[in-house]
Amino acid sequence: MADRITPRKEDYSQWYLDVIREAELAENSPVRGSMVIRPYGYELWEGVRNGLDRRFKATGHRNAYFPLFIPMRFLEREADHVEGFAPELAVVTIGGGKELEEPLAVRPTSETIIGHMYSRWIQSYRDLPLLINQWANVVRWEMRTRPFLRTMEFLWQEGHTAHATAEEAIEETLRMLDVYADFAINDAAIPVIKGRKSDREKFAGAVDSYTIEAMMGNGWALQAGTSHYLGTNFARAFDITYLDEDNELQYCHTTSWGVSTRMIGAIIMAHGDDQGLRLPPQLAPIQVVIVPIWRDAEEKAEVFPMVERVRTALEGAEIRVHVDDREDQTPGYKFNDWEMRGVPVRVEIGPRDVEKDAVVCARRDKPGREGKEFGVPVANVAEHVGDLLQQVQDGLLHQAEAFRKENTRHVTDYETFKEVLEEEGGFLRVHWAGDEEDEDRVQDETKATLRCILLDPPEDEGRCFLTGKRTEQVAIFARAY
RNA sequence: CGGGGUGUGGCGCAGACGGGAAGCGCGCGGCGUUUGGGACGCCGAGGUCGAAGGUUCAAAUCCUUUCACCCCGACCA
Repeated sequence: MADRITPRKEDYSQWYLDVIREAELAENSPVRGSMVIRPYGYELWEGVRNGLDRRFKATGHRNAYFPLFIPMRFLEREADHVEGFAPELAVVTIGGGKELEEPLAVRPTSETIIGHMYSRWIQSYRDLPLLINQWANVVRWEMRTRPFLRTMEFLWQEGHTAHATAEEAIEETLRMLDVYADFAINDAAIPVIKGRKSDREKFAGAVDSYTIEAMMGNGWALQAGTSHYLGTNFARAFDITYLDEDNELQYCHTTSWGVSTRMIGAIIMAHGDDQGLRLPPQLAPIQVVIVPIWRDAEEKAEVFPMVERVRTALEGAEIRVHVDDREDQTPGYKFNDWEMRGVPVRVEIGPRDVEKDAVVCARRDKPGREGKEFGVPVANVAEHVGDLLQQVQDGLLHQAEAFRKENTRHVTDYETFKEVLEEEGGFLRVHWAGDEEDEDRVQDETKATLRCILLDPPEDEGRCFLTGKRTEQVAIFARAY
């Protein structure tokens, strides 16, 4: 018998690692802090990639690729940027056995090298806007790592756009934030809060950073995507200029935005339960697993024609199906195995079902036998399972929403803030008018950080829970990964 | 970088204090019985005990050095 998943309430961190291992998503690589992504985990990432790419194309973006190595002097051209990234750079100093004239940084992000190229590509306002995305790996020499959430090397997409005006660039920044939120909610079934980062938390070199924040199963926050308005900071550093209609030289306004393999971590932690993963059907590599049940050759011969009928019907409806015909495992083992991997719907087909020309369906968003349906006629199995997948997709989102609602509390004074954080955790929604030092203080004293400032202050002004100043600004504080 | 801890078959661990034939569970291979919620029996393969040096008749165990990794903190998608 395989190791069971550790009950998560007792040790969330261990639970997370167990799920990853047992669901065959990743394993440790020989390189510290890096990870090997197994095929199943990678297929999940491909689902994320497709969902995002589709949306990028629909908003007029094109994919391109830029170099892995960045000359150090590029990074040094934007003061905040180099200061922010210097501590976590991996640098190549030897090439072909010889000391390099100039060290090359392994990209921690590509604003600089893309900025360098953009300065050559952009001459006129007719070249704008320039809307490009790159799928790539990046390296950040983190002190502490954790599979999917913070690895030294990770996969991501980074969009880099250049615009004629601040208005257009800001509009793009927020548009892509909306794209991320749409993906998170509709594909990953993770409800997210859109907000602006405080100056303390924003991207190195940005004017403003925006974020989608998600709540994990232990009440902690996870930044699941970011979108930055870079103003003319990088344009000035890299001479990204254009001639406008009046033949005057102007600096471009640029943006960048990214989502990484951390999204996989978000999916695991937002939806997973004590049986393992629960994957949203939109992204699940396998949407339906068929488990045939038989005792002997005779029964097997009866069962398999029906298995094939069902498989064909489901595939005909564009459903991603897998038939688990392993001879060496019992049905019970297979049920648990696929539940651990988070497959949204399971179809069981045995002699009893053949007799009735019907199948048993089980949905992963409901626990154990609660999610089982008996006697689903084979005649309309594709339609039924299609509906079921949609229900699981909705079910996961609704459960995550309910959980977040339960664990979000509005507080108005610091004492209650500390108390709630200590006893219940979760998101704390507050009026906020503090500065960076106030943020430091809250973090020192409570370990909670300012996750974001809500984009559209939903209501009237109130008093800052910490400083007592009147403000319209509403912020979310939480412990975060 | 500070504070803890661990290195023993593929994975998880015991053995170490008090030196005396390398063990257990899972997994893996074979055969048989099983199979509708993590099956069982029998047989079997697999380890220079992280590395180097030392003490000893004898070292996984004691001593010295060293390397690696993990956890907690500061940093971060």
